Amino acid sequence: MNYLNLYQNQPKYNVAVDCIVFGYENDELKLLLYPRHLPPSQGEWSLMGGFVQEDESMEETTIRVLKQSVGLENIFMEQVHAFSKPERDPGARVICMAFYALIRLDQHDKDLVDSYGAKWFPISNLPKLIFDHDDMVKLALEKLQQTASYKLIGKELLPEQFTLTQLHNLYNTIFQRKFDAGNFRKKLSSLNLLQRLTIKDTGSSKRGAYYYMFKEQSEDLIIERIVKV
Amino acid sequence: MNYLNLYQNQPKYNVAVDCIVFGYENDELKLLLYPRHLPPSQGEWSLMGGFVQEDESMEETTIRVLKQSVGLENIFMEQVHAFSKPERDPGARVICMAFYALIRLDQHDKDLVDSYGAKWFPISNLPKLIFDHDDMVKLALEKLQQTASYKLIGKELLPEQFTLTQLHNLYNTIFQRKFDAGNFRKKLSSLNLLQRLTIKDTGSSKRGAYYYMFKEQSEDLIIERIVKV
DNA sequence: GCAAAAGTGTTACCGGTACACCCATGT
DNA sequence: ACATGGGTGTACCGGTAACACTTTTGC
Repeated sequence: MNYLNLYQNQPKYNVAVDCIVFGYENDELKLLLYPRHLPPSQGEWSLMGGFVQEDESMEETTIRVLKQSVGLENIFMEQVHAFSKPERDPGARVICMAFYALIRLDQHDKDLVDSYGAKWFPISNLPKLIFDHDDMVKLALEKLQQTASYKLIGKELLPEQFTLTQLHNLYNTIFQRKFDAGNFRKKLSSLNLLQRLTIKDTGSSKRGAYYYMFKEQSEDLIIERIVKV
Repeated sequence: MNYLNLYQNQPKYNVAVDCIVFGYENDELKLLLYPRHLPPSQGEWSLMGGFVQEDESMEETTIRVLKQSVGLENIFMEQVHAFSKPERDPGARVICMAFYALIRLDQHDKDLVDSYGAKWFPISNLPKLIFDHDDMVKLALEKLQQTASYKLIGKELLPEQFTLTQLHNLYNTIFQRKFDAGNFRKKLSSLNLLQRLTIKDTGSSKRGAYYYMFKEQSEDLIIERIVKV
């Protein structure tokens, strides 16, 4: 029996993903935004998105879109929330899944990003976005905080080698508050997820700060609590 | 300008929601399952679902489906995860959002549920489900635990008036472990979300246990932590 | 020597946990 | 009187927060 037309009396919709791409640079969390190249709202800032193709899951769509927009693969990403109000996109009915992604700014393909006219904005100073993209960003940031509170993120945003101060600043930025520096580094060392190197970064202090790297298993380890939310 | 056909070269899909309906009875968390009335996998157990209609968001679809299947409105529900693998439903490509919902077993329309041949199963003893519905249930339970850890749930699952022992049992059941009874009730009283009544339940003990009710504001209050996850 | 960032140490406090113990009452 | 679930009290332990203090080095 052929089931192909089983649900054919049911309505069908365009289904898309939108990517909330976070990067980190100069102690700032940044978001990658694109000038929309289609009406409606042509030219206004928006998230990069893409339609789900026949042979793709939404996750695969996101991987493809990220590859096409920042030139990277193997990106850390998570579903944020589905947006499905009938009138959310004035162009047509589009049901959209928001994904957030973490990338290393030093690795991405700058020329590719430029070719779209895309720009990195500090999350503290975002322009008005089209449609419901503001909501997507808000929820993505909350989800990122949620995740960062029980999973050590940083591997995805920091360079291969980094100082504890950089990681501390990253957490400060993500949560938009100041964690105590001493307590933060004690917590980190108790987690035993980082490997201290013998070389130091002397860029931001005279004394120099040891570089650290993530240990192998640190990848997807769930910790009870890194910081209080 | 008319944008209606703007994305017309993009593929379209059936979009559905599936409902993980939790109820609570006899110190057990239960899940409402339906015998599937369509091929493929006709007759096997499945979640209740429905296709998203032209004028509906996914949330509205879920509300409609719940109204039609258990006869209740104003149900607590949350998005769990989107499932979108191309081959997940052998009948046709269907992109599906899983929602979990909490209902009071004493309030739902039993005749309506019976008319579908649906049954309540304790979550500790579920039959094999169709497609990826097992995954949906698993993720829904994790999401429920997540939510229950920082938000007092119970209003949605327990009768209007309930004893602390009942609430304690509910949390034990949701997390499938034994919280210390004394500590649990101390935590609850410190949160100050419950109103003790003057009447007692003498059903399960000679001494009798005070009934409690949720205070007004307790609804969507976020607490730092009710129980450790 | 001094400024500035890196890194360590000290202490007080609060919340979670374990568990002992008392209470009320129907049988 | 005693068994049973309801309910309270207490003592310990570990994590967190606040903050003082030391180290290193370039200027």
